[in-house]
Amino acid sequence: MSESIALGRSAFGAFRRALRQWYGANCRALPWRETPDAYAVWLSEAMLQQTTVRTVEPRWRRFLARYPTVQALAAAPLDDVVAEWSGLGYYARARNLHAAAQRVVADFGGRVPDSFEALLSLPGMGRYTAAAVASIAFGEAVAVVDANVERVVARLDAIADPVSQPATKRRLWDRAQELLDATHAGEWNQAVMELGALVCLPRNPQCGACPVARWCAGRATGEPTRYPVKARPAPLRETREVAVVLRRGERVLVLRRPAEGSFAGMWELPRGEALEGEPARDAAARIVRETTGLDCGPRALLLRLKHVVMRRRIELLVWSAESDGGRIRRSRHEAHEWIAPDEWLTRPLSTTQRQIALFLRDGRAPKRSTPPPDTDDGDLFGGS
DNA sequence: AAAGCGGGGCC
DNA sequence: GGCCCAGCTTT
Repeated sequence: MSESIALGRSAFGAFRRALRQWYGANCRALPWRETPDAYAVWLSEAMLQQTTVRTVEPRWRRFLARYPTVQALAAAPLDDVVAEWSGLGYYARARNLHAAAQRVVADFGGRVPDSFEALLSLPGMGRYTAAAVASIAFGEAVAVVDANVERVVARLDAIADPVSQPATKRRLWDRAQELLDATHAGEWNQAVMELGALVCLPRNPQCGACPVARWCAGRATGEPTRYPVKARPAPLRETREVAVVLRRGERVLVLRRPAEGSFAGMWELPRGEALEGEPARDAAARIVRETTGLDCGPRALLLRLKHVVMRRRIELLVWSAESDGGRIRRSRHEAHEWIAPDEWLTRPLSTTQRQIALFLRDGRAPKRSTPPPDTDDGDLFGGS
């Protein structure tokens, strides 16, 4: 009776049956599970990278309505595609998707490639996404490992090594491939992910409802939440940024970022990081000078936004200012324009810049903001 | 091997 | 406020 918990080959049949049966009875009715269209499946996988199902669902419908085929996407201007992506984050996904669609049209006769290897050659297609599309849309027997699978497998085998290590990653991929039900690869991959999404939850695993709990070594330890083991994350860096609204009547100055790098091609206010101990008003003037060559006197603090990006905690202070009317000499951007907030909102822009544009148009602070302090000197940085 | 890239939901 | 999410790319 003291049989090992570890799931061995002799139990694969029962393990697969148990999970597939559970999936058949409990899977969510997600729209991309109802289409045989490889392009639609691919789009769902691209959107779902680091993004939750709830967020993706309406955006997937809207994107498909606007770009119903890979040809339509390939023919669309990149700016429109990025604008359509606005709010989803990780905008490189939109640029890669667009480039990949053009490659599909140019090199694959307009048909989404049907093999893992060919898919992997497309921009934005990593191992996960290529395997997901190959298995779900084409039935290829290749396993996926996403955050859900990682958690399920790490618990199943009670893997004690940090999952961030490449060696551990390899082990997870190998194990997932071994467990794969090759005759129903797409359904199987979704079943493992669904288990992670509905039952094998990060903080409150529902082991009592788990169809494969009897094979789970993590559960047997009594502390399934110890897995997957995460390495200690690096501390957050505190940064202060300023952005400046330069007005000309109803219009404001926006600058277009270069086509390469972060926030590529997006339209933003002059902005930048404040130096250590530098008063915000001085930083605002300096950044306007550095980005546009204009001298200005920042007058008032309009808005204060806070957000956390990866390892940085950013406080963004938005100032209004009058320009000296001089000629603009850009140094970090590839275009500039004086436009109304309404027009700005139709361009590619980040959520933070969108919040500023909405504030300028509506005069209301977005949810994520805190009221500007009533200091009139703008030295918010505790310099004194 | 590690960092960079967004944003929203949830506890 | 911290943690997490159907990852990929670059250094």
